Amino acid sequence: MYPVLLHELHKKVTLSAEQEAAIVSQFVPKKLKKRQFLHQEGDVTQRMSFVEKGAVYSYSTDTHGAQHVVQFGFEGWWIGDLYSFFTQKPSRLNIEVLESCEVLTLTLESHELLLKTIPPYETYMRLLYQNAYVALLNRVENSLGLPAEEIYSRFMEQYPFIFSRVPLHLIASYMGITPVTLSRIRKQAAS
Amino acid sequence: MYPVLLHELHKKVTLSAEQEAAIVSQFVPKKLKKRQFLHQEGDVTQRMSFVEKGAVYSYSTDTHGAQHVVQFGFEGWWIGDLYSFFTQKPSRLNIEVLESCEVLTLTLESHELLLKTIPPYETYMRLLYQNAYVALLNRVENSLGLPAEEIYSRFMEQYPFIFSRVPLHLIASYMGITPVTLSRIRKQAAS
DNA sequence: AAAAAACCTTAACAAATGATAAGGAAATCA
DNA sequence: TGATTTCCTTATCATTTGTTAAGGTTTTTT
Repeated sequence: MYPVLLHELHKKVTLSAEQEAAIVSQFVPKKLKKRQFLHQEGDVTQRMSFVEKGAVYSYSTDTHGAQHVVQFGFEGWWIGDLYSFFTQKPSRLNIEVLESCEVLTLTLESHELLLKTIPPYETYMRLLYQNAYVALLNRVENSLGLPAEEIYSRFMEQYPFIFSRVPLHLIASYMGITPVTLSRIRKQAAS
Repeated sequence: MYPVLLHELHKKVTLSAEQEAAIVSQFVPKKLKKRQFLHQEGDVTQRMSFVEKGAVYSYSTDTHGAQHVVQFGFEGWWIGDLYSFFTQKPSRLNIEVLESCEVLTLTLESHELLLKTIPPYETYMRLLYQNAYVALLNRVENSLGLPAEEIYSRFMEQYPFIFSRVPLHLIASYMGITPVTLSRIRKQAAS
């Protein structure tokens, strides 16, 4: 049951069988098909989601109606609007399914219960955020202030597998460039 | 002693007098003057630093010799290369003093000791990373893929005080634009 | 106080990127 | 299967942003 979640937990902490069961029992699974929404902007984030299978992405819509991809989520990744989840304020993000999914969802109450009662769960969360922060800073360093071609080549190097699972125009948006620019760059890079 | 550090700790967790003393005892203070370096690229990050007083900034140098400001650090903020600190691999960042500083430094051994022995310290760290992640994602959303003018106005709104403490060319670099572009934008904005 | 360095702005020009539109391929749907 | 939608590329033109260089102010150093 939930092999991907268990694998992720065990990569960071050691758990007794009881602790493992207590954690798993708090997750509620949910199946979603391509193009369904896991979350819509304006709603308060009730649940964080762990992607057990499939792929999703989140995006925001700016004042001119343009969409900006914020993050992707594949097996073993968490997805959700942390800001909205912890503050219980309305979210500006949409989360849409790219490949039919099984996600495991967790409410704020469940999260806080686990933090209080299962010390290794808190350790897992600390390491999760710590790694997420380092990865995100890496994203900033590999995109902000660099020419589009450089952003592309660094992304290619780091996440080659994403190209086979995500449409190019979403990758372009994630990089902060237009699909047309991405196309131009790829043409150059191929020669 | 270390009023800023204590204030930051108490904002997130409650500590007994003994716990507080145990935490504080692990920090080693260090005074630095303007333009001194807290850290140089190529070195392994031996210590994370908490800014008790003053201001610093970190930057990386790309393959063409261009510098990119990665983050600023003011009173109450942490500064350092988390990646290098936790992996003990050489860092690509430089950290330079903007305003004469008192920083409180912590080794990886001290950090791990506190995590093991003082549960609220781990909670503090979890919340610290959690908030840092949310703030950083906010930075990404407020810069990546937006026109320079939009990046500027959002930055202005969020961190107005930084303009009075940091040279504009460093702010431009932080935003991922050139000083010349920033100057142009400010001229427009003033009219 | 004088000299040097750092910082900011401006102008002119070059380069990169965005916007729009069109065509065709690929994937999805009925 | 045939129709529809989504996706990617390409071309053209407009706009934004970068580059370089110069001048002047402010700050720092001697």
